[in-house]
Amino acid sequence: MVKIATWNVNSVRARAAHLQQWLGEFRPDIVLLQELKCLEEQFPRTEIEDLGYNVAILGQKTYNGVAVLSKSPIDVEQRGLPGMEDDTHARYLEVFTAGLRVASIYAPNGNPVESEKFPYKLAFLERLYEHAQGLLETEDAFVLAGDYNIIPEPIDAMNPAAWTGDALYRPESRAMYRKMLYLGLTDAIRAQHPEHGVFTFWDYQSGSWQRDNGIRIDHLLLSPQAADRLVNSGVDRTPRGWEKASDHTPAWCELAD
DNA sequence: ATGGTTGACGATCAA
Repeated sequence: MVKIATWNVNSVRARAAHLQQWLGEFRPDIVLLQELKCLEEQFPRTEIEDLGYNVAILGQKTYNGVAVLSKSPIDVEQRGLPGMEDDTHARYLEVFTAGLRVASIYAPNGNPVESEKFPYKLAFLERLYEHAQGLLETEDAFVLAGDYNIIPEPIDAMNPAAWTGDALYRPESRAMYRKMLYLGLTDAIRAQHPEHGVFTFWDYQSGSWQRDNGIRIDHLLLSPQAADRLVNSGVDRTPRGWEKASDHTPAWCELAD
């Protein structure tokens, strides 16, 4: 069994203690991190390696940044999305580890939608879609997971009406997510939790966590060969309740060997 | 109701 988790930590340096505690308690085999907000040399590598993880990092000063932690050796396959070589944002890291192809993804937020940020978001998602198409031809088991910054359906928000017009809930964003699913990818959380109220993000403002005013924007998309092995998935709300928490909490799935 | 919070950075931007 391999346990894979994704977590937007909102600064890995500010969250290093939380990350260490959570790794020790949850014991995932593979972890995909987003929003490191630091350069590779600023990443708390030793602390993570001491817990038995190999580390691959795509860092960036102040913004973005993604990483993969794995108990198995890691081969880096892609730094950045193919076809977006001019993009300076650190948003995509694809590796091969534990017999799986795995990518840590931090899709653009896209707000405000009237700005250039929204077409940038859609362009990133289109490139991700095209890359996933190519990966499917290999018939390998793979997992494309991270902060997609997309609320797929009304049941993925406590108050969907409040998100009308937001880049996370715009029809164009949701259509891109559906395109990924129509390719044949499986939403590991949704596949096992069809109910309302499975959230991964609660805003820092307005007591969103205390009121459970959350949204589901962190996703694990599985290739057919990985989905065939899916035995369990969920969201671990525990770290979101800790003092000085990230605004996201980990989502995870387990694949049979 | 246009509030409210956090992180990195440097006197503001991104989320």
